[in-house]
Amino acid sequence: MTAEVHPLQTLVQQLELYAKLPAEDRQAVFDLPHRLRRLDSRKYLTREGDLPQTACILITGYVIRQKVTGNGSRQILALCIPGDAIDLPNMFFSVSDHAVLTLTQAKVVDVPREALQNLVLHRPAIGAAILRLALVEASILREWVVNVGRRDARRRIAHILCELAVRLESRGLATDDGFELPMSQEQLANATGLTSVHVNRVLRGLEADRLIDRQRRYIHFDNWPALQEAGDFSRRYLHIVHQDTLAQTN
Amino acid sequence: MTAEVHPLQTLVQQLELYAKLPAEDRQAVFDLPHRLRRLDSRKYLTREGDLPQTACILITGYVIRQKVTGNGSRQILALCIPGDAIDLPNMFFSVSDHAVLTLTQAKVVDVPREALQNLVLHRPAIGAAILRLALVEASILREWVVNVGRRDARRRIAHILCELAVRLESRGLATDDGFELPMSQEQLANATGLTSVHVNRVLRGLEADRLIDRQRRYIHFDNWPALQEAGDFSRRYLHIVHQDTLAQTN
DNA sequence: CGTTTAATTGAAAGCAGTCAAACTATGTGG
DNA sequence: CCACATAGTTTGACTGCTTTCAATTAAACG
Repeated sequence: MTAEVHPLQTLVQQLELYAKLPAEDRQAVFDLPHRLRRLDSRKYLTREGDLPQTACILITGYVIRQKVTGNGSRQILALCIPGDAIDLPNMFFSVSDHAVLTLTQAKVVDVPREALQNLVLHRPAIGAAILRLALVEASILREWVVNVGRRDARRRIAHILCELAVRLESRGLATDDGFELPMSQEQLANATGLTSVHVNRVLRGLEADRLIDRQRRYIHFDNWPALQEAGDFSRRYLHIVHQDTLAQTN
Repeated sequence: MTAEVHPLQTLVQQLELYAKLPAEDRQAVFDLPHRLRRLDSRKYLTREGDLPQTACILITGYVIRQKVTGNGSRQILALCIPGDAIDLPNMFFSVSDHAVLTLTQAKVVDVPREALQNLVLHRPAIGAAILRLALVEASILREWVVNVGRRDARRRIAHILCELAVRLESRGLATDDGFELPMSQEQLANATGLTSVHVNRVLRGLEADRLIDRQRRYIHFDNWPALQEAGDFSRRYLHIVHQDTLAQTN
């Protein structure tokens, strides 16, 4: 029988993308007390105003951050992918400023806040990795502000498709060819500040122009360079260190 | 004659808002090698793609982060106020993903990247403070995504006015009454994803409805609760710890 | 299969953008 | 002190991208 993969393996891998960890730091992560949890689709991990007592790391599946405005419209703020420390923003605050919920079925591990905090603050390599993780997330948020603030609908959609493709591809969840978009058009609309009706029209437009091709939610890239062009996309802001196979045209 | 105020005093104060620093940590900050620099208005501190060799802390004046899209439109991503570690996002990356430039005349101190990195990684209290600083900036970015993505022009402008007022007030740069807006209507437009023409119309609208009153760039709050209401504003996401005098209606 | 959720399409309305010009404030040099 | 230049604010008319509303079609799911 095969050895069990340690649930925190995904986190260690993620950290090692951002800092070289000494063996004892790796071990310290594995030694964290933890509990595996399985969640259905559309379940809240955190609500705005909550005070989460454990820090949560996403192992499989997709999770989003979102806020709801006073008049009830939703804005998706981030897509978390496997390996992401979902509660990083909460770990050092007493109250969550946004909600976190699953987009698909998901596996997560819960770790006591303090235990993880200790590692982050007392082990420089882990601290550096976590800080970089937080800074990358902020960089992505900056690009989202640009996307929603200054790009028209077509560019917005093309841009987010590029972003998701590159991020997923860097974790082996997409190929050069395309990827399974883990959200509905409604959710895509909530991420881009548009309506689902218009998202639909734009997607069909991109399809008509042969930039993409869709079967169900699978997005196939018919013309990756043209899609990046159409989305005003450059991967610099993602700060992805390792090489991968999607064309490095930017 | 009065004792000189140490240029890094502002940074220490800022850090102490987010974590209690032991005396030797405070001293370690003061002992950082540093150089004071004066900048005119509209000068670049960092350009997108730059590799900044020093980390820069804002002492007086205002500075913004911005990005420019492929078709030339600007998006302001953040307003930095005195005490902010401007280069925090850059300190752990090799290439800057956005530009940083002065909005007004400003004084900054430059500190060698590595010296500051060492403090952050090897002194837990400083590490915690810096991490919280980064997380607050991310939280503000999330609210900006919501603002630009899901609020109409009037709410957007009202919201950003509230945000700036509260943030400035927490540093003693605004009063209950109002504050000096450190940017033109054009820049306000670039921060909110609008055009300067429309920003003007909205400002006049807010004035006509007696929510604010303006003389030049000074914004006076005629009706602070109503302005917060109009801007769908709650201060929670700012994670400001200390009490202050602006009504705590949220 | 019926039910629910998501995707698609059309027509009409509206918020914000664009273009263009006038106005105001401030500063500068003669 | 005035003439002029510059930068920012204000206003109007028109355009257009995106939303809204409403209905239809397609896919997923007991």
